[in-house]
Amino acid sequence: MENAETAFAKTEPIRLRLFDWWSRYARDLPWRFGRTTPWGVLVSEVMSQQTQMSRVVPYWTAWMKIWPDAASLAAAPKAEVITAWGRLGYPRRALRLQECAQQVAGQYADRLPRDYDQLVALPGIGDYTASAVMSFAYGERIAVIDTNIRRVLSRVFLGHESTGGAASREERQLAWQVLPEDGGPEDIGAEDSGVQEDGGSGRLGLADPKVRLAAWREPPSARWNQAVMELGATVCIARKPACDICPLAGHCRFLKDGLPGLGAGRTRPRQRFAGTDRQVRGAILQALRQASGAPVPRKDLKPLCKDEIRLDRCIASLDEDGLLEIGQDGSLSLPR
DNA sequence: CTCCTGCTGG
DNA sequence: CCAGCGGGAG
Repeated sequence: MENAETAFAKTEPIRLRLFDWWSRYARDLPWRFGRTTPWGVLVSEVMSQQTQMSRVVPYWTAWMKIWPDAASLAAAPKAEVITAWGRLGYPRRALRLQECAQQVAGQYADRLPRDYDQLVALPGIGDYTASAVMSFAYGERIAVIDTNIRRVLSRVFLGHESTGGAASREERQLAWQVLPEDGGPEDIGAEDSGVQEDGGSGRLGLADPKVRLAAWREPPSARWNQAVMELGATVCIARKPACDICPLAGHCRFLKDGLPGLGAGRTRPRQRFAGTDRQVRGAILQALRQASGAPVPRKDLKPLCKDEIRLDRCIASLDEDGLLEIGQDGSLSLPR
């Protein structure tokens, strides 16, 4: 693609501006800047799938205090895992994360693999999460592709909105094309920098407020990935990008061209939520959490959903997902 | 109404 | 490739 050809030449001034912006405005999230283990990074990524990071922070902090590593999570009762997931949403993620923990504990001696293919083979870990762990936790040079990065790169370098659906081959090519090279003499590598190794007893996920950005140095590719994503999350947002405060405003082809088709080509339309099975499923699960693991008679759930057919369908789907158990008497409870 | 660091099974 | 999956905040 001819655009990617010229894209890399434009990256240096963009990188300088973006890194400066990152050093000033990066959110001080507790799993950033070398304050947690690769496992802690993975937990943060899974929790952040389709969920705002600001909502994730308290859940992540509590979770990592209870289960600081894969082995401890692997041994936990499911009911406790589902309860600790709280109202983060998509609770199947919690069970997959525990399955993931069991595989990491059992197959990899409680050390998260530093290998994309091994990561992406784990439950609940797709291309994005595997790439994010490789980049953010291990400092490996790999293009991270999520909706934010796709939107930002497409706007800045191609001048148009990213397409809906899965990432195209061109989008992946662009992400690799503009990804900074690592390994320069001033680039502190993963080995001797703070890019963390597993097993440190002092970094079990509780953020040390004294550890600041200034003491942390990651490879340029990892910083690039995080900074592009951060820009997409806080400035270069989908509908109303804040171009007036954007550090890349002077280098953005999309802005120069007058924001053509702003908001078009977006991802697939969101599903409605009110009155859907998802809402009912959430209400059922919340009721079971509040029962503290004790069985709940089915009739007690009737107020949650007037439609009995829907209620039964949701109970059945939660059962299939392994998110609840149905007793002999038909009562419901969180699984063991 | 919109959006949000996706992943999985059909 | 598509539908389904939570919930909160703007």
